[in-house]
Amino acid sequence: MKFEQNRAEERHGRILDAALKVFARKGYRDSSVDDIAGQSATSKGGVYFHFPGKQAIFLALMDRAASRLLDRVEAVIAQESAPVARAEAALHVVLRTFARHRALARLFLIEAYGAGREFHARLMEFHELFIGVIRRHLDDAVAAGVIEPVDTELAGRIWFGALNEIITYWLLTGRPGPLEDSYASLRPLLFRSVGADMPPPRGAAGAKGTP
Amino acid sequence: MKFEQNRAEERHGRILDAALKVFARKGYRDSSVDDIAGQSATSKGGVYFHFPGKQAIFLALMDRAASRLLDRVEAVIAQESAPVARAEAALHVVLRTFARHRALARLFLIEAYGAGREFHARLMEFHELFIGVIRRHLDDAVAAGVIEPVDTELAGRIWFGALNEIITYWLLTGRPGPLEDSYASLRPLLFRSVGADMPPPRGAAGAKGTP
DNA sequence: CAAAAGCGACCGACCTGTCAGTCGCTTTTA
DNA sequence: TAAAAGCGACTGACAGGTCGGTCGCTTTTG
Repeated sequence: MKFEQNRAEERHGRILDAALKVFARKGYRDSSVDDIAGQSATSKGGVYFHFPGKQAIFLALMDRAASRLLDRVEAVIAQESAPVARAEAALHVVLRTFARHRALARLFLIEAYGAGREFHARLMEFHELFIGVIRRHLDDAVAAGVIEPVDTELAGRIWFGALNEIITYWLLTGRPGPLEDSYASLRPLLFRSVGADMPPPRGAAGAKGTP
Repeated sequence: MKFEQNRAEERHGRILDAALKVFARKGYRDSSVDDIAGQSATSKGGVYFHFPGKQAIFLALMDRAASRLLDRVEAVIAQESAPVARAEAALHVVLRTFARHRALARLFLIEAYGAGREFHARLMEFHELFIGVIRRHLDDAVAAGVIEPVDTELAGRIWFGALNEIITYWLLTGRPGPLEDSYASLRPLLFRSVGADMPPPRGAAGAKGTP
């Protein structure tokens, strides 16, 4: 029984891996279930044994990818204690992960729009999820008096949107070469927007810059 | 001959209007040329007489919409003299225009991604166009010493991305009810990001707000 | 051997782009 | 000015092709 489960799970995962590759290369609409079957070294029937349809594959893929990404985010956040540093770490790991996994980035930032109306609601949920993470730590920072009391939901949305645009531009044009280079110049702009003059790279909480 | 030309132009425009409606309602991929023909009260053949194909209709639509939007932007910019006020005016008119024309917003911010790879390059050109407008006025502001010397291209991209996320969220969820309500809280965040403490609503350059 | 898993030919729905032909306005002709 | 000829604009049936999903059959598993 465990063997069966493992086997089934392994196949399930292999189909998702294949789907990610195919979707990232051809886009959702231009990918056929046959493509996915081929890429996963199975057959169309096999795919339909594990998933009820093409949409379901895409949704499952988004769910899996989002939960993995969120896990990473939570992991690096746990290593920081100051709220601002946590928000910064969350931001940084998202940028880094997408930089290392273009296919993932394509899926979330581009293909999800073209996959049809049905996915838009889900996509927005994911946006809200990440905005929520940022927001929560900004709230903490406000409570700690490290940054000014701003509309943290809006600020989170702005940060997310900024990242989104930068990564999307990078995905579609390849510029800047190493995506993470953006972060150094991005950081002061974002933090200034919430009134944190310029936090030190790590650890210690706010040092007011006003003389 | 003149009659025919007017007639042809009128038809051309009517097809574009219809296409905007249809694309906004059903998305690019789920819209058929027959849909557009029906909505524009012509026939499929008629559509193909004026445009070489579905793609071309979408591209023409983007071009027309972008140039109209840019015209509006330039118009309001011309009414301001201070660079910061101009950047602000540009931002505001884009927000306002999209708020008033959901279909247009859908086209640029959502459907363009799903319309296929061929459109991505063009879409990025449009992004760059608007980012360029913002950037230019931020450059002026830096030159005038009104804001701090920041990476204005990145700042423009951040502003654009922030707007993008806010409008997209509004498009897909309907929140906040009146989109323009966001602007009041958005403004200070964006301007603080480039080191302009908090410019007064109109005209005069930076007045320090610190008590 | 029975059930689970996998296979791939096939079906039906749909959609883009084509094309031979029609219609109505304009220009030419007498 | 009235008929004839010409032409751009338009029509809709149809060809050609794609693709999601199905189903009967085979292989694997325990």
